Amino acid sequence: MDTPGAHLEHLRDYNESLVVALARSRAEFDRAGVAEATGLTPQAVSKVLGRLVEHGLVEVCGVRRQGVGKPASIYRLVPGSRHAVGFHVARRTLRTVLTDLAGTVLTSTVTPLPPDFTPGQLLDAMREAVRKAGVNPVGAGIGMVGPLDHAAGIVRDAHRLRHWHDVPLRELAQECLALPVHLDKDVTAGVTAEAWRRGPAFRDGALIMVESGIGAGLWLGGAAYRGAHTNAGEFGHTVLQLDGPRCVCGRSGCLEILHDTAVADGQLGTAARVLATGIVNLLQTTDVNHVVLAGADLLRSSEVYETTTRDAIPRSHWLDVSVTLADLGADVIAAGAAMQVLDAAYGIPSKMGVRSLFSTV
Amino acid sequence: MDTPGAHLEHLRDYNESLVVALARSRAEFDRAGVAEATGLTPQAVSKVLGRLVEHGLVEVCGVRRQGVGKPASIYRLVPGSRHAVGFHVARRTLRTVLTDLAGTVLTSTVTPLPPDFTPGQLLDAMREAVRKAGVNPVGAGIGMVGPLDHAAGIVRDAHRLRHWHDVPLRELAQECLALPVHLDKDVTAGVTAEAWRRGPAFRDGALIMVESGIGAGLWLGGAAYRGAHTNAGEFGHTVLQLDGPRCVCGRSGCLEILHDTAVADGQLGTAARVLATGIVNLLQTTDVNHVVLAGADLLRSSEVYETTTRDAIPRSHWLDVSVTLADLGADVIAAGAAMQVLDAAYGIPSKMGVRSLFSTV
DNA sequence: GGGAGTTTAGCAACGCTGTTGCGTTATACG
DNA sequence: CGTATAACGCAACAGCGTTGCTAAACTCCC
Repeated sequence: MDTPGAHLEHLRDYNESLVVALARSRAEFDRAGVAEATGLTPQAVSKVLGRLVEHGLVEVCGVRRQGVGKPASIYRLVPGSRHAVGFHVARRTLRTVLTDLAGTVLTSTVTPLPPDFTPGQLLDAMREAVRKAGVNPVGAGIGMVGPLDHAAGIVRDAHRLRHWHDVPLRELAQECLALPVHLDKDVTAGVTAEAWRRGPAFRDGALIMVESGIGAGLWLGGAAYRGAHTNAGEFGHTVLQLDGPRCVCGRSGCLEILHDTAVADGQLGTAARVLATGIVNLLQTTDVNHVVLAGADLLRSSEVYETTTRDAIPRSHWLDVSVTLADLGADVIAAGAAMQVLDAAYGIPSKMGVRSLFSTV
Repeated sequence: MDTPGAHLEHLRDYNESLVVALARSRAEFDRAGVAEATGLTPQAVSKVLGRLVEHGLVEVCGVRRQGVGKPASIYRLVPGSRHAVGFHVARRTLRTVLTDLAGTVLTSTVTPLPPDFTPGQLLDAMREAVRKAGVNPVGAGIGMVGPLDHAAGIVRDAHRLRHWHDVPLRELAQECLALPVHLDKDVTAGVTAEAWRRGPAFRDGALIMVESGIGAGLWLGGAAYRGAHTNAGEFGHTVLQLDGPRCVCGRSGCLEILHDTAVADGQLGTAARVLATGIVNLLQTTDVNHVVLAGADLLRSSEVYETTTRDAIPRSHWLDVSVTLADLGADVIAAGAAMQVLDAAYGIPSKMGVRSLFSTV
């Protein structure tokens, strides 16, 4: 099947996802509000809400008296009705996060991983972590350093891990955990978390991550963007200085080598300016209007990076870019991985392209 | 209405668009082929085809005897059933292209524009060009240098044109021509043309344009990508040399100034290497797997640019990038603008996100 | 206190979508 | 000429959102 045709059930799923997304973004809501926000008739919304209540995703939580007339029923999401597990696989640790349907982090644990751990060792740690969570999640998401193939679920060559060449991790984990599994680059999972937190206004954004390497997670047109080989966002290896020092990637004058050299020399201002130049290059290329700064190495000196970046971005009456710090802390990757699972099951992006149904080309 | 709900008619439109897209990519097709490609039942395909035949978009063109059994009806697109007009607004000329439903360029004309032409003068030229075309097109597309706002249809500050600040060109043209009008950056229109020509395999690509400025049109995830302010693809103004010469954009060491300086010095090899480095940077950021080289200044020395670019791109067993020359010639922008109009009316992207109905996140 | 007015909810019928069942049609083959 | 085969297409169907209308619940006001 090349391009899938649409059936009635997809229409239903789409509208249900729409309402779940709305429920997630509002503490409480009523039938009329959903009808107005979606363009569906109140009666159609009743049917959708009826199905969601039946499945336990949504519940009635009261009535609203707004003066004259019959009071409207008020609904709200039931966050505890569904759970998802998110993993952040780092070089020496496995971070496991359990989130509810709203994307709230319920528990967060860190398990040490053996040096140069094997796929088998990782899977054991994951199984144990899921067991400890004590609930039956709808799926598990894995955020990991690349390169990897998101669509195929294969880890290509995890940076600085010897046993990880062309490992079909998604399939292995799916079997081991008996759950649907999503595999993605850490930065992409991270930007997903940020996008969830910000809501629909966050249509085009980049999460800049400085933490043993420099990369970006891209959220373009309202969805995670990974590129043809799940390799988008490798802007740490873009050249900023044609005759610069040799980088590990083989080229010269990459952002990463320039930045790290400056940091090693104690010139934090220079490092921040280099990164800021790279970010402006990224903006010139992708024209995102949200930049989120993240990563342990960056957040350690967040103020310098934030102000330097802000100052470097050109502005005009029609160009506005927000620069903020990621505020989900160390959980951001794992939490984002869990949200990707929820998106796949209950999110709009999974059911229908994010450039949505009626957007003009 | 925040996020639109889905109704039955959208489902119908989506499936019809799907079949039209299929018809465009195959010279001839039958019911069974469409059913297999879309996952719809043959009976459903019959209904869709019946509607398309009724509207004249598709016709029966014979039968296929494949041995025993009743022969299958063979269908084909009726290219002449719909037309679209595409404009390429350059600094001194207006190029007008008339295409049919298949995207084939039927006529192409060039009208001189007065120096420093005004919006009124451009509109007059457009109206005259549409009149000469002699058909009733479904709409008109305009490809123009930025910056501009695609969504609002406003030209922000057309580069080197004095009378073009915050001009609501789409609205003006819509009134003047009595047609639906699309306004877009020239490079984005160009990459649309290339994507149409290549078909669905062209999911992630960039059209690199060197012609009085250096820019890229981006096609990401199967759709044109413009960014938050229709400003994506300005990679001519990304920094490649931190301490390089001052560029018109205010920064130092931009790709464009480095490239143009090398060209002015007669060092074409250096210029090509600079551009190639910029392209590799773009690949690191966006991970597209198709690079299309275009623009008068580039195509004049296409071989140097093409081989230099190919050599600069790193490869591995899982990374493959095609580098080709745009072969639509000078019509590429205007033709792409026309195709955007057709996409809006009969294309899948307009009806449903391109990351289609069932793609996983 | 009770009727009028207002707002929300929801049943029932409807139109339209793709689907299913099955008879019809057109061909090849023996 | 009868049979098997393959595609077609009418008719009935299930499921979607919509429409029409009635019921319910509340406030307001006489």
